[in-house]
Amino acid sequence: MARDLLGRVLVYDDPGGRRAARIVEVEAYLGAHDPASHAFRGPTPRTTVMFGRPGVAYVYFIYGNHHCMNVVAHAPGVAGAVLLRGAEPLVGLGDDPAALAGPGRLGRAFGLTTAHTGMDLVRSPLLIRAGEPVPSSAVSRSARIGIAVSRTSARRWRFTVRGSRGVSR
DNA sequence: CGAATGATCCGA
DNA sequence: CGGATCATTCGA
Repeated sequence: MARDLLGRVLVYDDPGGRRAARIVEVEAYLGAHDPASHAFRGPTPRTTVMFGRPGVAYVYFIYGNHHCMNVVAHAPGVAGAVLLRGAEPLVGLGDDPAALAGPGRLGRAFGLTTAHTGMDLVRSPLLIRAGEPVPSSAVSRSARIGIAVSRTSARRWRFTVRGSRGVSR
């Protein structure tokens, strides 16, 4: 579940050193029943990864500028992924949470590209670790941002850590 | 093959 | 509020 990624730690070890950040904002995207999802119209070369094994990265390039990272996560037989939208810097990322507030900024800060798509987030230089769990009282739930469709009140699939400066605006 | 568009960000 | 900027996708 998307909400459970809050508080977990995204770590990336590469030749430049280690970078790590605490995840504070996520959004869930499904497949065939979610018009806002890249997987809505079935698998394509870009999105087949969303139909595959959970726990791997799906990084997409958008608006000619931005790389955004998802964690593939879904029940058997259906597509799904969780978009990482905001984080707080922990290691190697400076000390300004605004630099990680927003999926494009997060991707930029970690140096992510589409080449990271398919990486196993349990065993690879790019991974997600357990972190301090975020209590329900600190989690805020709302409608997803930046999408033109599927903005129904039944789909409030954006989860944020209340009060964190790593949350996008 | 051409055209439209997007899970965004920045600057004015 | 509009422009940047291009990979991906869809229609012809």
